[in-house]
Amino acid sequence: MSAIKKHDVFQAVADPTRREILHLLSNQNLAISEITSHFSITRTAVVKHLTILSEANLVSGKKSGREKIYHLHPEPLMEIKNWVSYFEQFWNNKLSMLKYLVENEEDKKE
Amino acid sequence: MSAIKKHDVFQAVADPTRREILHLLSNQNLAISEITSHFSITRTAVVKHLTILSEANLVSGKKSGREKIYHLHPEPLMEIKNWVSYFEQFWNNKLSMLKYLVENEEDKKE
DNA sequence: TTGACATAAAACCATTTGGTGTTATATTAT
DNA sequence: ATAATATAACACCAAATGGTTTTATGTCAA
Repeated sequence: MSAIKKHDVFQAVADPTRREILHLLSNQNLAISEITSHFSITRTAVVKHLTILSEANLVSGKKSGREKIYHLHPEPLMEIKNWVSYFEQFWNNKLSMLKYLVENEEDKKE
Repeated sequence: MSAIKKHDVFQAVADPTRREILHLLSNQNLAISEITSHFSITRTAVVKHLTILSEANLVSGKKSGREKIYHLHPEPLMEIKNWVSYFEQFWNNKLSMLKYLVENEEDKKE
């Protein structure tokens, strides 16, 4: 159980092409060729991106005749949302600029 | 102007060590050696991570005597937050399971 | 059944990544 | 002055990344 995940969601989303693929799949399920037609890279390259997205459980493909239809599973993105939300306190309150200045004073002392 | 950014914020945050560095710096400003003491990697490796984080404008270092103190700039994380928030619609409403099932039916037909 | 289409699998390649070790330079404390 | 500390600047390395081309294999439509 609990297989070693080779690609986590942060890494999966680090590549702009993969982010665009996720966006495409948010509108409709698409076959590999249909996804490829949106980019200037080869189908093989697209398949590799899809494999990485699959390993992060962000998409899954289902064979349908001679096509393989991919669809989105956005749930793992929650991990990113939660991670980022921790840092919101540092820009979300009015005291952040004061905090910044105080910290800089500390820098000068040490 | 508008220099070519070698590392964007998505890529900067893709590495677990770099995420941990950001977390450390959210508590207090730290010198390179202090950051290094939290990990089992060499200082040289930590410096490379800090360089990548700097290029993404997530941290900046300020020389103070013989030390270089790094501090956090969480603002660029907003880009990630905004990107992820688009996908919230797909898990945030009660209809997502129905939507999922309908899409699967469509897969069977095509 | 035969050609066109869609995917799969494999070998290959250049660059980046995440790390190492070594050497040099600047600063601090004794 | 000198030793210890903190960083900087290199050169180096194995593995991963993001891409390619080539060669199959399965499926559909005429």
